[in-house]
This record gives sequence, C-alpha cells and structure tokens, in this order.
Amino acid sequence: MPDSTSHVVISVALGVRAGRLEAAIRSVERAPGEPLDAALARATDVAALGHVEQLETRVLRDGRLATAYLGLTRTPDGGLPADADEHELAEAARARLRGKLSYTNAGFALAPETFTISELREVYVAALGHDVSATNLQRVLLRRGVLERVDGVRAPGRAGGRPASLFRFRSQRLEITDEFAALRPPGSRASG
Amino acid sequence: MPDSTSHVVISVALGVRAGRLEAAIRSVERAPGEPLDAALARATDVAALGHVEQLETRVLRDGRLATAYLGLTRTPDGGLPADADEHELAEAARARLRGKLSYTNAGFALAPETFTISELREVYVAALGHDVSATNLQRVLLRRGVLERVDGVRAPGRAGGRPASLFRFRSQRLEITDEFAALRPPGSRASG
DNA sequence: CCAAAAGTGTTGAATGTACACCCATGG
DNA sequence: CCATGGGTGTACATTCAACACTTTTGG
Repeated sequence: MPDSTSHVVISVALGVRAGRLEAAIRSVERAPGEPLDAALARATDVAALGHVEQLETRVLRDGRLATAYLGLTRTPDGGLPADADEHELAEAARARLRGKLSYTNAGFALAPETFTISELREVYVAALGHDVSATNLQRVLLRRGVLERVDGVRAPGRAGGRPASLFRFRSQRLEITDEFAALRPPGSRASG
Repeated sequence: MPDSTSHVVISVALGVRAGRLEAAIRSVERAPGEPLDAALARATDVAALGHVEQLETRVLRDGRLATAYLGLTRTPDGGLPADADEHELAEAARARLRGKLSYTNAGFALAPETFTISELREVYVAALGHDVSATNLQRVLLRRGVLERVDGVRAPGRAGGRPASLFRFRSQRLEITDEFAALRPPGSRASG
C-alpha cells in the first residue's frame, strides 16, 4: 500500500541497443536515513553506468515522493517503463541526454571502449533521433579534442570498403566541451 | 527535532542587487501528500519569480530530505544562506544560472521590464562574475532576437553622454536561444 | 570645445555544414 | 575494374570578440 511519507529512488538507465535508445528503469524505496546514492546503488548496477546525474524529483500518481536519476550505459537491459510516471521519466531522461550530447562528451558513456566513426554515428543517430553526418561528427569531435585515434583498424565486411580507423573518447568522465556559445570571459577564445 | 522521514522544500531565489548576485533562501516542511509546487508557494512568493526550476534533491546534514528550487527574481530580499547546506545550494544555483545565461534568455527574469544596455550589462556582470562588453552583449542578444528596442531614451547623468536607448526582453518565459552548438539536424541552420 | 557615455562599422578568427573528391578493400 | 564504405580537402555561411570610430549629451 503506497505510503505518502515514503521516498522512492528511481534509476533511468539509457543505452543504445540495436539502433534504439532504450530506457531501463528500476526503483527501490529509500530506507530512513539512507543516502541517495546508496539507495540508487541498490536499485541498479551503478558500475555499469558511465555517467550518473540527478534527473528530477516529483510526487508520483500514487502519492509517493520519487527522485529519479539518469544513468548512461553501454549495456542497457530490461526494466522497460511500466506506468505513466515511468514513461514520463524516460522521456525526460532522453530529452536531457539529447541536450547534453551536443555540448559535452556524454557519448563516451554510450559507445564501446573503441569504435569506428560509423559505429559512433549510429549511437548518435539513435540518441538524437535524427540523421548525423559521419564526416562532420568526426571533424567536430576531433577538433574539440573529444576523440582520439587508437592503433588498428576494423576489417571491412563482405561488401568490401576501406578499413575503418578506430577511435576512443579521450576522457571517460563527463566534460563540457563547448562551454559558452557566447558571452565568454574576455580573452578566452580557444586557440589549440 | 529533525525527522529523517520529513521532506523539506527549499527556495533559492537569485537576483542582482547593488551589483551583486544575491541568494535569498527560504524553506518549509512539505505536508504529507502536498504537491511540490504547493510547498514551494508556501516557502516563497512565487509571483515574484520570473522563472522557477528544480535544482537538486539531497539529504541534509541533519538527515532530512530536501528538494531545492532555483528561482530568478528582479527583487531579491533577505533569507541569506545560513548553514553549510544552504551555502552549497546557493552555489549550485549560481552555477546553474551562469550556464543558462549564455544559451537562454534567462536575463529577462533578472532585469527590470525595460533597461539600457549598460544596465543589462551590470546584471550580466554580476551574474557571470566576469566582465561583459556592452557592445557585444547588445549585438548578440539583438541578433538572436532576444531583445527588442522600445520607444524612449534614458536621459544622461550629470557627466553627460549620449542618451541611452531602452530595450526589453521579447519574451518573459525561459527560452533556449542557442539550441545546438553542433550536431544540429541536417538543414536546420537559422536563416532569419 | 572637451570629456563622457552610447552606439555602429569593420575586421579577423573560430566553428560548423555541405559536398566534391580521393583511398582501400572485396568480389 | 567496379561497387562499397571510409576519410580528407575545400568552400561557404554564421557567429562572435575586439577595437576603431562616430553620435549625442553636459559642462
């Protein structure tokens, strides 16, 4: 029976699988005095999340208070949104991710350790919901220093084609890569 | 005596006064079953806030759960941060505002109804914590369609000088004015 | 006239997008 | 040698910071 004094902690883990941005949702009741991250760790495997941030706190339709977290993972699994609250949280999580992808290195938490630009492009297409040019994706992310090349290539498939270079994200922590579009502090133009 | 099952709703209202970005903090205990915005309305005068958004939920040092809201106001008053938790929330609010100022029209909620570019510049300097060029501020905000001129000028002071034109924000609701720095959907360049 | 404050013009750099073209592989 | 997929070069538009210059006022 729902208790309006209880507090639920919800994990919304986003990840790309089969070209789709899936949301895996899990929740637990927070014990009295329990830290939020402890409850979150009971709700989901935090080690599988490359990035975690708080999403939103709201009163659920059953009257319970809930605090949702957005997690990003390479290996999304199970726990699809069940009720209306969970659908809304999943949508909020997707919207948040879409925003962050364009000005942070958030992709690191969705893509495998190393990847080709084509593979990365598929991740971005799934997460953003619109087409992305591999050419420009590579150029933007390399210029910003978000990606770096690693040794080795991926062999082409049966259809042939030039072998693809492998890349990785330079950092595995969320970083802002395009800090201010305008109104920078004076004399702070990037020059590297 | 602090009760670890109680839920506190905290309003952090930011506003510029005398060239400083002040944080006015107020909190209430949320009643069982009470909606979050109802509790927030008991904590502060929501009508005086041009914009409100949720900031963060955390467990306070005394064990209570707290959900903080960021508000922006033209008329900051009283309620300065008292304890360590409140100081941290005020700092989080300032950081959030700094980020939003550069890619949204958030200034509308801090500036008076109409203002000169110099006056608006003072607001931005206080909020951002670094110098801002009035020339470029005007150009960027006009180009984005964030500001518009209104009739009339502000008479110069004793020292003379050209009378300043008056401007206002075109919208009084938070809008994103610089949506994607990169990775826009194909063919979506602004052209007007 | 001169100082002060506001506003406009202009330049140069950085950033992104689009698209043509070249490279490397399988069949 | 051709189709396919990967990558680079180049041209162009947009945006912004910096700074010189002009405008309009008070004394």
